[in-house]
Amino acid sequence: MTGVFDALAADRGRLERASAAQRVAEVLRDHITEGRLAPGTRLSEEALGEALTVSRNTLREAFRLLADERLVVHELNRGVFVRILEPADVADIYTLRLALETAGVRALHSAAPERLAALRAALDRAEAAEAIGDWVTVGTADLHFHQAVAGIAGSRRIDECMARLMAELRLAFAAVPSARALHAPFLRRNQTLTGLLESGEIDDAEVELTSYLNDARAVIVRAMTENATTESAMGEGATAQRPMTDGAR
Amino acid sequence: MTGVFDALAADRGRLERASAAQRVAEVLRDHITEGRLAPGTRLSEEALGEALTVSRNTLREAFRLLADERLVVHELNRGVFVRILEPADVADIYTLRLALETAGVRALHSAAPERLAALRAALDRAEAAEAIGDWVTVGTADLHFHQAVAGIAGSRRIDECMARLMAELRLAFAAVPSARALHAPFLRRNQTLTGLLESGEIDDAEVELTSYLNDARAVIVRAMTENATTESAMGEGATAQRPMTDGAR
DNA sequence: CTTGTCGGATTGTTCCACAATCCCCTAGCC
DNA sequence: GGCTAGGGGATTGTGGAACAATCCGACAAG
Repeated sequence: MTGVFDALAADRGRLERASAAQRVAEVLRDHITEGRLAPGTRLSEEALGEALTVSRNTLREAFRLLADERLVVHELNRGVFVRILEPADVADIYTLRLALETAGVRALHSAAPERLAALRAALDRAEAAEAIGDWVTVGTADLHFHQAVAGIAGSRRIDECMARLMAELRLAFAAVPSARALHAPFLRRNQTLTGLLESGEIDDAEVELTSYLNDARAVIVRAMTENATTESAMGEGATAQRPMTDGAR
Repeated sequence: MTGVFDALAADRGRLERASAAQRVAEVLRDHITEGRLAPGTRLSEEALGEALTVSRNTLREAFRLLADERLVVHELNRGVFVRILEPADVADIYTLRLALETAGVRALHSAAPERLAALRAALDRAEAAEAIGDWVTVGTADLHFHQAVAGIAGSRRIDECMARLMAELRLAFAAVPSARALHAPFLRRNQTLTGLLESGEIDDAEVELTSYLNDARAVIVRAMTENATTESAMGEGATAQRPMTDGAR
């Protein structure tokens, strides 16, 4: 008889109202990941607070939420800035991605069926978006696909970790001009990988995944460096903000 | 010539003054990880603010920092509570640990030498502490050892991820009565693992690591459940979900 | 025993004030 | 001329108070 209540409890999170800080963070997150707030931009407490009609305290709380997600960096007595993702960051992200997604692949045989279904679903969404040339949506679906790969492991913390990485990757995507050039080559390989997973070929899947991620990393890093040089050649020397210290702990 | 400056830059974080919120968070973190603040206790803004002589604003910011580290949980309109780690959490933590430490082992051949040295150093510290029966220090050194294992990968994000996990694990350690029973059996296996790594036997090391972590997880989960049942049998069957109202002195 | 309602207590949010800090700009020095 | 040292302005860090929103327990009514 408790089954009904358990099912409801699973949706419990949905009805918890969002605090003002969370709503503010959501707005800022959208602006950042969609490139409307350029990396390096300083987010003034006063200006933003006025624009969004929230107090500085609330705004500062929103900043901390975004700092969690690594979308902004906070420098003491200087303020918060939209994160500037450097090629080294992207390389690092892919190192962690490889570890997490590999964990997913390796857990394949003990995975819940719906985890595999999520994989195929994300893949379908990506291809539907490709068909109509909506490359931004393709990028989103691609991220969801890889989140699903890591999700095979069925670990809440792995899921959270991947979600963070994907949020960071959006920053990289926003810094690359052509979304199509970025995603098109990898759609087919997503297909390949899914096939291997659905037929249970763990070892082959792991090999494909490794080479996939290495290739993707190289593509993005190259796109970023090219883009960076052309940008700095055009002027706009947006003083590369230092890659932060994280002196928190 | 930049070598000197790079070395200095590495220590840059050390001289950045800590904000009041960071100092408050540090105090609370120590109390929590050392078990002086029992899991489930509610951290009242007013009471704590008065005790530490900081304003609610600053205290709330410290709470956010601790929530980042998963040492406390924040419930809207209810306040923050010292995190209650459940057996399922521990199991989940070990799933992620396995992924991260495996990534370290696999990167062995392309690792910087000092990463391996850190491994041996942590091991030595653990054994020195064991010799004098200081099992709390043994636990700390053990955490550092495993952080070093994952650190072989040389990824900043993997390091941060592990640091978070280790902070969470401290919560589990604090919930287990006998630190000795917890750590003693695994010191020798740390030795074994280090030997395999130092001689470059990646595959064997990975096998040993996997079995090691599975065993450790089982030990901790069992210790936690046993402890929980004896505790609830001793009175106050707080449903393990909802922490008791107060209890903060 | 369940349901509605009330009141106290705590958090969420805003607003204001002031100190601490950073950054740029200018003046002065060698 | 280039470099160093202050000065002034702007912004963040922190404290404090007030009010609204919300939760929780207790009590009353059906």
